[in-house]
Amino acid sequence: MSQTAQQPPIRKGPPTLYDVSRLSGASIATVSRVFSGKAKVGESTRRRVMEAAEQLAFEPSHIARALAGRKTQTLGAIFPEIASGFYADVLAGIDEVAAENGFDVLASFVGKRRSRPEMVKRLLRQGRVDALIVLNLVSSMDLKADDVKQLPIILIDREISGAELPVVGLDNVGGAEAMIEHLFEQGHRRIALLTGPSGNYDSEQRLLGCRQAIARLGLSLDERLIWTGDFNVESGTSAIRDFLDSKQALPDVIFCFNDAMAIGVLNELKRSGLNVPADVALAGYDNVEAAGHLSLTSVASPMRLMGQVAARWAIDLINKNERPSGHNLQVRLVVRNSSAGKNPATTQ
Amino acid sequence: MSQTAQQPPIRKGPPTLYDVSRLSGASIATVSRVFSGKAKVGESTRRRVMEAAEQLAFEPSHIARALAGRKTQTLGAIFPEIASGFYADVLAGIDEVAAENGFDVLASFVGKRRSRPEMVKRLLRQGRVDALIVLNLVSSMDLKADDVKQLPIILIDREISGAELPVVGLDNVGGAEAMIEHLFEQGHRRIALLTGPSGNYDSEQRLLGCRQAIARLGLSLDERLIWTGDFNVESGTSAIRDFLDSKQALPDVIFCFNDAMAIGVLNELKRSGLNVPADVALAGYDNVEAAGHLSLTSVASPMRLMGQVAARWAIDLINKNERPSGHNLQVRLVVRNSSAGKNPATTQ
DNA sequence: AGGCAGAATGTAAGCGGTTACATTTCTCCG
DNA sequence: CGGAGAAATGTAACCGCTTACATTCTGCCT
Repeated sequence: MSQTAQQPPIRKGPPTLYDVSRLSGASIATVSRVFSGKAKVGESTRRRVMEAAEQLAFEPSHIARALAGRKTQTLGAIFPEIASGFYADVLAGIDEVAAENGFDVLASFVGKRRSRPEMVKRLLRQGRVDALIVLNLVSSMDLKADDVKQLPIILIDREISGAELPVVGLDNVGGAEAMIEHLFEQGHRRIALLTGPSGNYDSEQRLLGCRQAIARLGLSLDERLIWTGDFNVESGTSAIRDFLDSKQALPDVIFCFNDAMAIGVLNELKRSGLNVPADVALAGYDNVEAAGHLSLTSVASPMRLMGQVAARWAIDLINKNERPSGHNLQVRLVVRNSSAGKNPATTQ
Repeated sequence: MSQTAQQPPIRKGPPTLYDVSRLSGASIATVSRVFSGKAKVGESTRRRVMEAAEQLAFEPSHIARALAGRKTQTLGAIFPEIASGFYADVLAGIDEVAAENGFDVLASFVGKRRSRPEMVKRLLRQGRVDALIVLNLVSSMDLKADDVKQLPIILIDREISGAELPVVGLDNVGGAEAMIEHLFEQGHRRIALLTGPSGNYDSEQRLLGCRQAIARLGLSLDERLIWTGDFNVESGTSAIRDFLDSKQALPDVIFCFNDAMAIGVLNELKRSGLNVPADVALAGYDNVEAAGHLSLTSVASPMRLMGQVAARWAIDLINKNERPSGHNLQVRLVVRNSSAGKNPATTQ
C-alpha cells in the first residue's frame, strides 16, 4: 500500500492547518476561515474541512493564532501575596466570565522576588495577555505611565492616588453605615469601634461610614471608644484586654473593622467571663467563614462578583474599547446573634 | 533633521528583535542569542545589543518565542468548581515554584460548561501549556489515552483507577492514624467516627487509617458508632441529633472526617447543653480556619506544599523528562482543646 | 607569511496561523 | 447566451522569534 495523496505522511507534532488543508483539498486560507469563522465559506467546503479536521483531531494552535492575529485571548490577574479564600473567589469570578468569552486566565501572585510593578511590566511588554487585572494596588505610582497606555488595566479593590485606571471597589462606606444603622436599630447607643491600622484605606473608609451614620442618627461618637487595631486576631485580643484593664464601663457594642479582630475580642471576652451579646454585643466585617460558625454579625463582600465585573470590563475594553468608569460594589450586611440588642422587643 | 540609520522610523507596536538589530548593528540572530543566552556572543557585541534593547525598552515577545521555540513556559492548572481557600493555597504553591523557574501559570476552574476532560483536551491540543496539573481528578478515565501521551500531566489529590499518572496526594491514612493515637493518649476509648459519604476516596482512606490504628492499639471499633455524613455542616448537626435522640450513651470522643461536620456537631452539642470536651471530646479533619477559632483539634494538610511539589514535578518532567513516581505528603496533627481527655493528668 | 581550528556572526528557513489582495466560480438578468 | 458583480477560494506576505548551516574573523602554530 503506497502512500497516496489521501494518506498524509507521518508527521511529528500535532496536526496543523496544512495537514487539514491537504486532507480536505481546500487551501490553507479556507481552512483558517472555517476555524476563525470570520469569513464566509461555502457549505460543502466547510463540511469537507470539518471532516478532515475531525479525522486528524486538529485544533488550531493558540500560540500561532496569538502571533498572527496579535490577540492572546488571555487575561492576566495579579494577586497579593497572601492567598486567602477571599482571593480564590475573585479568581473564580474572573475565570468564569473569561471562560464564557473564550478567554483564559494567567494568574500570578506577588512575591518576594516579584513586585507588582515588575509583574505588570513583564506581562505587558511580553505580550502575554490582552488585559491585566490587578488586585490591591496601593498606589498607581507603581505603574509606569507607559505601561498604562499599552494595554487595558483594571484594578480591583483599592486604588488611592490619581485614579487614572478603572477600579472595581467595594462600598466600604456604605457597609459601615449599614452596620451602624443596624446596631442602632438593635438599641445600641454606646458604640465602640476597633479600626484597622491608621492610614489603611479600608479602615479609613469604614470609619468615615461610621461617622456619617452616627451623625445622621443624631448620636455622638465617643472618641475614647475608638481603638486602633491591626486587622489580626491578636490585636483584637489585646485591644479588649487593655480596655477591660482600664475598668471603664463596657460599651453597648463593639464594631470591629474586620472579623479577625472581632474573633480576638470574642475570645478574650469569653475568657473574662463576659457573654456576647448579653454583656456586650459584637460585630465584625468581611464575613469570613468563621463568622458564620461563631454567630458573628458581619458585612459580606461580593468577591466573586468583583472578579466577574473586572473580567467583564477587561473584555469590553479589549473588544469594544469601552472605558468603564469604575464602580464600588454594594456589600451585604449579615445579621447574626452577636449583635442582638438587650431589649427583647427590639431583638427579633 | 532627516531620518538617519540610527533613527528608527516610527513603528506601530512594541519594539522587536529587528528594531534592536538595526539600532545595535548586530544581526537578528545575534540579538536573539543575547536574549536567549543559549549561545556565545562577543562581549562587546553583547553590550551594544543590550544598550540598544534598553533604549528601546525591548522585551522579547513571549508568543513569538513560544511559537518558534515550541515551548510556552506555562503550566496549566485545573481546579475543581468550588473555590475555597484550600485551593488558593495550592495555586500559590504552584505559582511560587513556577515563578522561580520562569514559568507562568494558567489557572482555570471546572464549571458547568467546562468539564475536566474538555479542559484538559483543549489546553493540550491548543498547545497553550507545557504541562498540566489537575486537581481532584476522580477517574483517570476522564482523560483520553492520547491526551496523556501528549504532555506531562501531574495530578493533585485523588486519582483512583489505574494510576498511570504521577499523583501528589495526602497521607490520609497516616493522618487518621495519628489522630486516633492522639485520642487514645488523651484517654479516650469509646471512639465514634463520622465519615464522609461512602465511596468517597478521602473518607475511605481515613476510615482505613482509623481501623489500622485502633487495631494496633488493641481497641475495638464499635460499628454502631460509625456514622455516615456528607462532609457538610448540616450532616454533622443531623448525625449527632439522631444519635442523641437514640438515647445511647455518649462516646468519649467523636472524630469527624472533616471540620465542617465537626462544626455542625459542635453547634448541636452546645444547643443540647453538652460541653466539649467536658462531656464529649471532638476532633475534625482539614484544619480549616474556623477550627482554630473554635479550638477544634484537627489535621492540617500542606496545601501550599502540594502545589509546590506538583509544579516541581511538572517542570522536571518538562526539562529533564524525569518521571516522578507519585507521593503522599505527610499531614500534621493540630491539637487543640476540643480533644482534651477527662483525666487531668493526661491533659496537658 | 600561510594555514587552520574554533569562535563570532550572519543568512534564511521555518513555527502555524491571519489576512490583504488576486483569481476563480457562481448568480442573475438583459 | 454574454457579462457584471458578488461570493468563494487561493496565493503569498507577514507576525517576531529560533536555529541549522554558511560565512567571516580570530589567534596561533609552523
